Amino acid sequence: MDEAQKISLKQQIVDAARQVLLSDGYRNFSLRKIARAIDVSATSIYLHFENKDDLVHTLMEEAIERLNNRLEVSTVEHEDPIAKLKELAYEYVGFALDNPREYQVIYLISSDEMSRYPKEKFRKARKGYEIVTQVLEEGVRSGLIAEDQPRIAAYTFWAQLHGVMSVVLSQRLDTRIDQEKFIEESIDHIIKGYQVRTSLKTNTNFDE
Amino acid sequence: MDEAQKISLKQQIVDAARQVLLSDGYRNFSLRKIARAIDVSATSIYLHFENKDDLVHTLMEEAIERLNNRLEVSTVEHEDPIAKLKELAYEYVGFALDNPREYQVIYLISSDEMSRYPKEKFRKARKGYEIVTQVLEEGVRSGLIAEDQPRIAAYTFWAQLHGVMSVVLSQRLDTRIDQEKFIEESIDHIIKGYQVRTSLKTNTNFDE
Amino acid sequence: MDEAQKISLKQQIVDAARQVLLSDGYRNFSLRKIARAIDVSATSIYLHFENKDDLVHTLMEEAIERLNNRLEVSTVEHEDPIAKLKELAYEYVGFALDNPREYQVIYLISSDEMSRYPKEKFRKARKGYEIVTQVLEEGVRSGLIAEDQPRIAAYTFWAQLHGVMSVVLSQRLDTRIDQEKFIEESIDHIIKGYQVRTSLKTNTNFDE
Amino acid sequence: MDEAQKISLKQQIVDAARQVLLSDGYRNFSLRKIARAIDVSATSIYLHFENKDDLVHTLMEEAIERLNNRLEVSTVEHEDPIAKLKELAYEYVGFALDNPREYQVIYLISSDEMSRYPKEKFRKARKGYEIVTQVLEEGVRSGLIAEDQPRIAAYTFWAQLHGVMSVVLSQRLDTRIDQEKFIEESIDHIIKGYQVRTSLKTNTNFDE
DNA sequence: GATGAATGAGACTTCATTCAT
DNA sequence: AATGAATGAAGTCTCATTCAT
Repeated sequence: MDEAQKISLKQQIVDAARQVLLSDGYRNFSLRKIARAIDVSATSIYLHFENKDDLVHTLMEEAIERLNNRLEVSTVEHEDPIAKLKELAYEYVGFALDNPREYQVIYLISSDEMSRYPKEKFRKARKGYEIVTQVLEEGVRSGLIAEDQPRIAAYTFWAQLHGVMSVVLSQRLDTRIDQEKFIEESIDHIIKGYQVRTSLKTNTNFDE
Repeated sequence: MDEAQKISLKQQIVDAARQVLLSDGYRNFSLRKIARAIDVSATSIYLHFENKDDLVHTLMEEAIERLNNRLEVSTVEHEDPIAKLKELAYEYVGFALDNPREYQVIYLISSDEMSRYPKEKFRKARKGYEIVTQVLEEGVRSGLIAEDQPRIAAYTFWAQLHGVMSVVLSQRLDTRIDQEKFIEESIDHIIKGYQVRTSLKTNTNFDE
Repeated sequence: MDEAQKISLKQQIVDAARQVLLSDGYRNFSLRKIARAIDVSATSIYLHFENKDDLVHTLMEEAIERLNNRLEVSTVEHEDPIAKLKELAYEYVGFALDNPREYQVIYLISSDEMSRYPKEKFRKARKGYEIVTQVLEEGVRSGLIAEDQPRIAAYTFWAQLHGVMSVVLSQRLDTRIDQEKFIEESIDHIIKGYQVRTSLKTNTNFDE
Repeated sequence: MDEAQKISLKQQIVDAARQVLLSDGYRNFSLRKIARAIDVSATSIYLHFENKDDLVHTLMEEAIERLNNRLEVSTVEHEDPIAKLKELAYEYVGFALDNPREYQVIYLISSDEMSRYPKEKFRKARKGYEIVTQVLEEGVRSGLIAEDQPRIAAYTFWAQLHGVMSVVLSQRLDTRIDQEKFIEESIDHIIKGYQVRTSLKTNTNFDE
């Protein structure tokens, strides 16, 4: 084999797969197409991946890692936990907007279209939640964030962000609503949901 | 023709399609399988639906309508807008938990696996947002909800809820976290994000 | 119905069918396409024709008649039976070259691709053979043509011409051979096959 | 794998295809039927043939080769070129009568029902013409055949024979005409068209 | 006369996967 | 490691024909 071909076939497959996924979408993502792209028989893919799902899982893992890395870097810039939280949200959103297809790969398993994502791979995925958890804990310590269970809160935070980007990327947004505005408003609401407030106004005239 | 066969083939197809989708998942959803289920030639499906996507879109439409109907009914029970909002959230969540597959149909287009959901069908889908919008507007009028753009807020509210249920249904939740608890916490945070508060505590020592 | 629509549907169908056949070929000749062309349901064609073959038979009949008409006119121009025969041949060839698709319709039944062409329709087709027969009989009377069974000879004459045009139209001719030259040579040979000759040279040295 | 299954699938397909074609006719010739016949998925056919036409072309090629082989053998029996030519004609006719369906396969492309027979396959087909050409050249050398362009003449000879058999096999012959008689007469005429004659009688009283 | 709905067959394409080599 | 052959399923399209209205 040539020097230039030192890149392992496995890596070549993953690269080609990412390429196909990003350019053609999951719908047109086929093993044969990937094989064609790197001039290898489709069968060869099975030497490195159990099946199609396994390969997709690898791409998911990659995407998750990339997102997590971006989030990790973001938190160092600020000291105010609220600012940090906001920054996290904007990084998350930024990643999704910059790499919509890759972002969507992360949530490919939302539906039942794939065999279950292997539990052990979720561990890596958890890093993102941990980053959020830490920021939330900082906020709690500073008395700025009202949260007795930061780990759960990290998940709710994450989930809400995903919901927002999911609506944006699936283009379900009402055409009369500006996308940027929507994202800003959403993040504002999400953050406010975690902030400590002196009092919440409630109308005592109403039931419940 | 039998009395029993009075149900139009189109309806039979939709019913069978829903059945297949709910029991086998989108992944194993095939026109041929549907045809087999109602003992009809696969060709016949094309007399009523342009293609697979068209049929799936119909199912989506149905699911959206069912969800919207459930939300509509829910709002009458309370007078307090905050309570109404909470009720809406719990109805949404309830629908998703009661009919996970059907709920997921609604968001099938999140990924790029389908041809775009036709714009005109979105109009029907909008009813849900309108219901939320109205409740938010009530809240604004009562001074309980701080929102200058209720329509946008309705979308953010909806998106946040979707994010929460998406995480739940895709079973991505950390095994150490109780699902019910997670949902409750999430809804609490979401609602709080819209409530008027007298003052938000901020640490003036920090930058930003 | 409008005045303009007085043309019977049957005629409209035949016209459209001919149109489709000439422009798209037999291969792409479908009842649906014909129906579409005249904005009628495909089913309606069955009100006027038993089935697809029946319609095609009608087109065949038409084409045969057109060819026969052309042959009929041609014979009046000459008095010499040999010249007449030659003229017939060139008219036949001319028709095939001018209307290749229509000509080929006549021979659609060569293979077993169609239900048998109804016997009674062959009677009309026979006119062409009769024209040839007459010319041959004239030739016999003039002592120019050696033929004791002109009717059979008419069929052999016709068959040979068909063979020639079949090779030309199916583009099976060697590219090194000029089409026009080929046709001329062929006709020459065919005609000579019928002419009276004083003596045929034979090599008495050979067997048989 | 069984000994019996050593025959390549490709060959099995061709065999089954020939079988179906010969027994059911081109009209009822379907890839699915062939697949069924050899208990193979229809898809598998596409691994060996581009499409239906490609398979049919292969059958054509085969049939042409068989015909050519039969013609090749025939010529050795005689020394007289005229006798050789006659023998060629009778072999041609014999092949068509013995294997009518297979013969017709050769001329399947006469009509426009198929994609064009690929040019490169015609080269093989040319052998038949070459055989005829050689016999004609022999005849010219012996002074028995009057032909300055034997290659063209070979094509005209071939075409005439095809015309004759085409009429016979499509059963277009007048019921009052005996088929055998018709073939004999035809061959006689065709051969005579190539023979040298001392003088052709012409009536000088006529025009042209 | 005319039509819409339905059927069953078929061509063609693409695919994930398996198996023997 | 790698591959070619094969499979079975499926989507999509087109078609001739039938049937009830």
